[in-house]
Amino acid sequence: PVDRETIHFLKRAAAAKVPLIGVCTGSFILAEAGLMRYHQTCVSWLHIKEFRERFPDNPVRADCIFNLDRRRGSCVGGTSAADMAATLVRRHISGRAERNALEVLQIDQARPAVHIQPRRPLFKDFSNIHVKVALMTMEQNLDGMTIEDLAARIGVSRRQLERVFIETTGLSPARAFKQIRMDYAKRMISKTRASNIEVALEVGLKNASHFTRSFKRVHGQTPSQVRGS
DNA sequence: CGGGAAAGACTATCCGGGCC
DNA sequence: GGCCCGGATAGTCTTTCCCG
Repeated sequence: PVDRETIHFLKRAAAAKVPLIGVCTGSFILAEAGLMRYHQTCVSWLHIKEFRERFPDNPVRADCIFNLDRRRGSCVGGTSAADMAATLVRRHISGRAERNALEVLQIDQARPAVHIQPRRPLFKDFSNIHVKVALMTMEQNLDGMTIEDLAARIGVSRRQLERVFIETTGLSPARAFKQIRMDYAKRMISKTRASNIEVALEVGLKNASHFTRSFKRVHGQTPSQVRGS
């Protein structure tokens, strides 16, 4: 719940044509204030269901990392805030100012708004907390991690994680992880001009050859066939 | 001719089933 | 919940094909 004072403040700022930016939860607050009804909001796929339930009339997307719509901006949180900020600095100050800011933040290159949000849930919402956390961790580590590491992060043994995973999802953790990575790869292939090796590295595979094989095994088509369709 | 994509062969490593 | 072993998968290297 957002207090009245905040809502009032935001409405006055909007009336005065002040640009308003929401980072993650901040986007919900802007929507709560009724300021995103005619502006597209970008939220994390983790929250898009909740956003739609709370604000059914508001246009919302979860396929990018941030969105700038006239005087309203929104991003999915985390490092996407820096990407959005970089775009704003470049747009309103200069490319040089953007580079300086990124250097201070130790960021090599800001991602564009259209960068695919690596967070679309592949599976339904499972009740088991270990499975939930495992799936989220997988999607946040697309560039690779072992099931051993994953289990350690969650605080269970590798074997125990595998058991509960198969029981809940019908898939082993490794298979689910592979599916998530190849699903992301497919979206990258169809939405960007990235080469196979670039996509392979993005999903934690070290060479294009192996990537092509894995991709075809999962999707039944090679990356170039998907791109051409 | 060069670069990228796809596939084959082989080896190393990891995962998953069985068992306790 | 942990250990062990066999099978599956990832990685490397190489070849072939296609396209500009």
